[in-house]
Amino acid sequence: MSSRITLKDLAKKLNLSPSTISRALADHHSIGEETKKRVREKAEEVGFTPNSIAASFRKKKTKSIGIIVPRIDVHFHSRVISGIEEFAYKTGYNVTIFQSKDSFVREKEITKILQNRMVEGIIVCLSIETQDYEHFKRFKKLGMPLVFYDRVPSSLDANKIIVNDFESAFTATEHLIKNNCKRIAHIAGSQNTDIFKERLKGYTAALKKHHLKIDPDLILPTNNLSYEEGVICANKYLEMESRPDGVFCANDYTAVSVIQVFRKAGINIPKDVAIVGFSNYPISGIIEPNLTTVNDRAFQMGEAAARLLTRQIEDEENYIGSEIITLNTELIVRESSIRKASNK
Amino acid sequence: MSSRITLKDLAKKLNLSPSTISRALADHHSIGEETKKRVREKAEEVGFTPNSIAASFRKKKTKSIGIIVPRIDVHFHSRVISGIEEFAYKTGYNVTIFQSKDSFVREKEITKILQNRMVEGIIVCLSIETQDYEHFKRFKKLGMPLVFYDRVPSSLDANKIIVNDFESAFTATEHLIKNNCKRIAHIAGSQNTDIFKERLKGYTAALKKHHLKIDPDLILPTNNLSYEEGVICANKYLEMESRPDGVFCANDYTAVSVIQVFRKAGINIPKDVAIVGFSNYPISGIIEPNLTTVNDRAFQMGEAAARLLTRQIEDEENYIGSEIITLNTELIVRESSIRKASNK
DNA sequence: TCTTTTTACACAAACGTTTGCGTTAATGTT
DNA sequence: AACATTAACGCAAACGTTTGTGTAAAAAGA
Repeated sequence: MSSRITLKDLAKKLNLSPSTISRALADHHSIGEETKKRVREKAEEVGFTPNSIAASFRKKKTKSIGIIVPRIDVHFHSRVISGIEEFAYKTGYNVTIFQSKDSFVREKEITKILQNRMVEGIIVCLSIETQDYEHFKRFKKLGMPLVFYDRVPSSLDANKIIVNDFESAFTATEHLIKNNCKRIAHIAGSQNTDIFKERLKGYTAALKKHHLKIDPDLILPTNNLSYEEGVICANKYLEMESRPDGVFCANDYTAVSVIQVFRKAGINIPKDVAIVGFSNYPISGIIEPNLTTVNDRAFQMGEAAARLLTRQIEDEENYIGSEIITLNTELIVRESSIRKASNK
Repeated sequence: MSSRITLKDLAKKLNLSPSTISRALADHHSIGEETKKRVREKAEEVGFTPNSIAASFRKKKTKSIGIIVPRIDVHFHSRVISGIEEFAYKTGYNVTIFQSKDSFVREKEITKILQNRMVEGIIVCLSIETQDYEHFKRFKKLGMPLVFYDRVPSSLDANKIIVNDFESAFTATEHLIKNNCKRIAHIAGSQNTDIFKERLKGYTAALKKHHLKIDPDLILPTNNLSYEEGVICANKYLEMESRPDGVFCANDYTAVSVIQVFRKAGINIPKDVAIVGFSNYPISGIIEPNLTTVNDRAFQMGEAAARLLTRQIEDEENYIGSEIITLNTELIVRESSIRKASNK
């Protein structure tokens, strides 16, 4: 209720000028040690906390960054955000989050909100609907640093943090091949999204390298890689005359549903068919058999995004608007894909 | 790089005073419709976006709220945050997040950061280490609205959003009893935390009501209800001479491990022993058999917290510092607890 | 001892908005 | 026709900090 104590008030109490107080609190060299101590003590005594809005206003620095994610409660994103927050906290930034809810219009609305100096930079993972990037181009004009992660704009020259989806999918598929799989299926994500296109490419490339036939019937597309879609795909595989003996799934949810559907049908995993997922969701370590999957390094992705963003914020002169950082994944081999036959 | 266009610049271009521009953009009644249109069009043309820091500074309103959570990549919290963000977005607030990482000192540091008018109110879930609430009392003195959720300070008079843990545990346990369980075990959370104390109380109360013996050996305490701790507890139950025929677990992770350990030991679930968890984590709907659990209403909890907080921010006169809102949970009955014997 | 440098502080402007009040012209009221 | 009301806009102060510059006294150099 009562208006808080200001730097001026503190100055009056100490018979000093506001500028001295400001500098004393900032540990400026031109203020005497004795005075600094007096100021600090009095500030503590009267409970003075500087008005950071006024400071931001004056300094033209808010020390805060914005994040736009499709949804916060998707585990992948919450881990990325955690990485961002961790890095930001250490470097004195704070993070403001918005969720686009995978809506293009909401994403645009959010960018409007963020254009007014509230944040010094933005980290974004595109909504699934987004095909047009006009609303992000404005940030470039405004000189506001921008970093995309995971779902990045293919046609836009920008900072991007991605994972080597192609190679990840390649080694995941090759892992199945090495485990004696001959007919390897793939449950694919939406082909409107680059990352899922890359995973499909990596899958086919691995088959090609090892001279395995690429059977289009074994490649099943999905919209959002949901658990339910995974069940449908699994059932399709079950009905086939010659079933696959290995399945590379573009995420863990669909992999889990394949495991469950197959098991219920009396199929032994990994003996009859080996399964590999993608993303290393918590469930992958719990489901039985434990799921082989690729660690997508979500936390590191967040850190990398925050690091790149803050560097661009602080290095105004060497401002590079289009750096692409590719993170290396790691195949976590667990029970679901190890077949004694060729366990190398 | 180039300093952005300001309201004053816009005023010059239009031969109007800054005040008129400001009011025109705010759709003030004392500005002519014709003028408003001119202003809006010119603003659009030159790409003027108001400096919200300056506005916040002048109006003394930042329209933003802060959140302190233990970790944002814990699913429960990310859902709460999602609920907060959703409500905040609709009402024009934006949210800044901090994670305490369950560290008391970091929590204190964060509260220091938040004391400087950056946010107009704070929503917090206490770190597991926090026993002393002195750092939150300062907010009361400063008149800064504060709302706790889930892990709330027991000895502090404050706004709290909680779930009726006692009743939830009671009905969960009673559900087991109705399903013909006679020896019901309980895997309990840390008894330093109120919510887990309440769940234990609800469990014992249900047993008492139905005249079942309360066997202390069946009540196993844990530190953080992790999957691994669940495995340990499950093995202890296995080794008992007279095993439980029902287990009420204080969360879903431990429930899942009990299911898996028991199944591996050849025990049929739910026929031999029925299991109930708590929180309705995604895995509860996937694990086989599907886990009966209580929906903890995380998203609604976030909404309720945000609603209460914004009301207190905007109703300065009727400021109530200690409202307690209890959300009702819902028992989601699935396979893991349904025994044909007394399936009512 | 006189000048130069350093130390330690004060002055005042500035950041970009918002808002109470004042002013003019147009409209409405008797 | 004289007055009251309203409509539409301008003036100027204010929000609380930071920072370039000015200045006095103290210390150092000659």
